[in-house]
Order: sequence, then C-alpha cells, then structure tokens
Amino acid sequence: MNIRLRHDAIVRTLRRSGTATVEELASQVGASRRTVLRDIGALRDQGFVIHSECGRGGGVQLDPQSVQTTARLSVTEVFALLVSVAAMRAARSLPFSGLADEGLAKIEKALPSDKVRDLRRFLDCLHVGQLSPKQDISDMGTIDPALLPAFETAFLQLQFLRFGYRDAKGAETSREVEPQAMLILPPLWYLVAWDSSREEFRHFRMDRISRPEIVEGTSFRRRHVPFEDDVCPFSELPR
Amino acid sequence: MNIRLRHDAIVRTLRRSGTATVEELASQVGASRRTVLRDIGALRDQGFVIHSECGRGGGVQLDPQSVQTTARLSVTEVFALLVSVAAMRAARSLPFSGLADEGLAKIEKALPSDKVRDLRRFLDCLHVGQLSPKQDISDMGTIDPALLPAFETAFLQLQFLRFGYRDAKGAETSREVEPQAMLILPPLWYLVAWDSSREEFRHFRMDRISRPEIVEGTSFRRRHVPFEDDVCPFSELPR
DNA sequence: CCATACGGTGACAAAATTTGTCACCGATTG
DNA sequence: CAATCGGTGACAAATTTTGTCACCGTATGG
Repeated sequence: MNIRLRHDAIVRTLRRSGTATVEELASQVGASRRTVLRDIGALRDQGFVIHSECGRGGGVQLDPQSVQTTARLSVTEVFALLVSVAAMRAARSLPFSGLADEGLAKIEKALPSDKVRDLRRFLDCLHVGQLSPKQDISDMGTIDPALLPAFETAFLQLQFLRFGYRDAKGAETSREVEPQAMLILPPLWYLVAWDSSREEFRHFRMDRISRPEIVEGTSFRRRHVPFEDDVCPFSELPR
Repeated sequence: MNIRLRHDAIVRTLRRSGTATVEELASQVGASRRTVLRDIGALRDQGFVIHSECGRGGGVQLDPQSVQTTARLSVTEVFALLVSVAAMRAARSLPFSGLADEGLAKIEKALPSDKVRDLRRFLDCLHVGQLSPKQDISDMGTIDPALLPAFETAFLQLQFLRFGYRDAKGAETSREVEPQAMLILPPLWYLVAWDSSREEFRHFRMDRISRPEIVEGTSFRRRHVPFEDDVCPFSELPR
C-alpha cells in the first residue's frame, strides 16, 4: 500500500474510532508497528495533533480541536480551483451548488462531461501572483461582479470579448481581444488577452474595464501565455 | 529531488517555455533523459496532454487546450476546503475576497493566525457524504443562506445554538445544542449536534431548522463525531 | 513490587521502488 | 545519408521504505 494512502487510512481510522492502539492501526492498514509509528511521526510533522497515552487502555488519538482536515494541502492547483469556483459562484450566485464529492476525481465522474471541460478551461485561465507573507488576505482586491458573466462566457465559449478600457491617462478606448487568462496580483486583477490586430499579448487592469460583452459568432484558440517566472511577476503591467 | 517536485518542475518549465526537448528538461530538473521520459509518461497518465515531435526542432509541449491545472487533485481535504470556503463566502457575501495564494501554506502565513484557526475549525465541521457517480452535481442541494451567519458563529465561537426544529411529523420544537459538524448527503444537509441534555448526538435536517441563534455566554468543546464509515453513511437519519 | 500493556527510538538488514545506463527502434529534417 | 529527437526494454545501481529486533520509559492492575 502506498504511503500516502496509508496516512489517509490512519487518519480516517483515528477520526472514526476516536482512539486506537498502534498495533490495531498496524493490522488495520496492513503494515508493521514500526511503520505506523513512523507514519504517526510524519503526520505530526504535517501538522496533525495526535495525542498518545502509555499503559493499559492507552493508544493514539487525533485531537478533535486541531487541524485534521487541512494538513497536507499545498498545491497551486488547489488555490486556482478555489478562486475559480468562487468566481463561478459569484457570477452565477448559486450558493452551495456546483460542488460535490470528496475528490475532484469523483466530482468529474458526477459532472456532465461538458461541465468538466468548462471547469478545466476556467481553471486554466486563472493565475495568482505572489503575496507577501505580511499582506492580509482581505487585501486580495475585488472586481465588479457585474463584469463576470461576460468574462465567464468569453473564457468558456472561447469567444472574443469587447469592452471599454480607460488607460492610465484616463483616455477611453474600445478593445476587442481574445481573453486568455486572468492574473491576480493582489490587490490588482488583470485580464491577459491576445490582441489579434497587434499580434501580441496585452494586460488590462480589470478595474478599468467597462461594459464587457462577447462578440457573437467569433471564436479563438487558447495560446501559451508567456509567464516570466513560476508565479508570473510581470515586469510591465499597467499601474 | 522528489518525484513529485520534479513533475511540478517539468510542468512549470513546459508551461513557461511552451516547448522543450527531453534533454533540456533533464538538465533543467537534474535527472536523466530516461527519467524525464518516465515522468512524462506519468504526467500523461495523470491527464496532462503532452504533444511530442521527433526530429530536428522537435520536443515535447503541453497542450494549451488541455487540463494542466487540475490534474493530480484528489484529496478529501480539497473538497472540504471548497465547500467551506463556499459556505463562508455565501455567508458573508464577499465575492472574491478571503482567498490568496497558491497554497494553503502561504495562505496561512498571510492570514492572521486567528483566521487560520477559524478556517481550520470550520473545515473540521464539514463532512460530505457519498455521491453516486450518476448523480448530477447540481443536485447537491442548498440551504437557506439566511441560516448561515448564526451557524458560522456557533461553529467558530463554539457557542450553543438555539433553533426551532420541525420534525418529520410536522411538530415544532425548540432545541439548544452544541453544533459539532455539518454533514452533506446530497441533496440533504444535516447538522450533527450534541444534545447535552440527552447526552447523545442528534442529526437535524438543515431545511427543517428555523430561526437559529447563538446562545450568548455559552461555550462547549469539540467532540469526536462518530462516523460509521469513511464517508459517513448514517443508518438512521431523519427523512 | 511485579507483570503487562503501551508509546517511542535506534540500528540494521531486507524489500521495494526509483533512477541511470545502454542498446536500439522509428520518425523527421536538412 | 547523417543527425536529431521521442520512445521502449532490460538490467544493474542507487535510494527509499519497510520490517525485525532490542530496548527504554511510563502507566495500570494485582
């Protein structure tokens, strides 16, 4: 059995039974006493608070006050998923719907396949920039929810987006672009779009965009969005 | 270098450079050509669509149309996080806020520590039941958002909750309990609460709860909620 | 006090997995 | 044709994980 699966199994067993001896856990997961003890050490390293008692009636026990559910989450993708789900929810104002299962695998089985594709496409459009450790999370910034339906459609249907854009000098222009990605560099949000007339990528501050609408009957293909670094510290973004 | 980290590195490199030869990738991640080829195979198994071309100017390339961001997500915890964030968002109606970074680790560094504790506590209160593969995700069911503020407070502050409950026969009673968990068995939502007068756990259908309010000046401790199975197939729930 | 049950640690070899090397295939390009 | 490049199989080397064993400390019941 895989080490990760075994960790999961141990946590589940502890969560279910409340307390168990190492021996019991070992036979439960099909590993040796030593291995289970090593696993418990690893889980503690990961942030699980596991109490233990020696002697008769002793055993190990998950602290019901403590983490349990959150340890071991650390991937970029999780956050992208979070933001996108949040975005979709905000756009559709369907509280609590659109979620199902204990893992994306099962989510995908349960979803109609076209919705899986939509979800994936939307995820691909979201990039989140660096956040300084001191920065409060509530500084993430927001964008006008009224903008979202048009954006969502444009991203998912791969249709051109037309909108008014007010540049740094206050001059208002009309744009028609291929929306390729959204970039979040708290507290600013950017639309990363391919300008097909200029044949290059452009970055638009979301808060300067007005009256977005999809251009009916158009369509485009996804492109490789060039990111300078892992987490996209763009050198020249509109300020 | 860890295998998982290497996979990430390969994906990042491909996403950044668009296309690369296996040799380049190998020197980039500090592994042999063979290993990188094996990794690419593994990534393909995980759902990444990776094109390749032989001959001069060839190389491998991530399909920009395809998954990229979502592969490799499959933990219970992710979903718990999703639902809870959704719940908190619905409760507070703060679209797009409250999220930050590419990993929970960084999120936690960015968050004031008391908010981390809140998030963890909330996560611990959420359990999602089995969903049949055929079930559409939109059948998840909803609960009245108006209920949420009181619930959130009760969970986070560990205060007693008082509410009116209409049982299966339609009889209305008033309850005062310790909210210990929320259980989602689509399309029904349950509150799992400790009834301290009866000294036992009770399950309340969320849609039969009315006028929830926290009982000021009270507090309780978290308990081990007994779940029969991994994903809580309760035998006797109110229907 | 003793025996027993239990968590915890170190050492070390056995087992499993991952990795590198090499040899070789097929496709593409100039 | 030669060079470049992805892809595969085989097998040994390297690394990681696991099991065994010996032993410590503590709690509990008799």
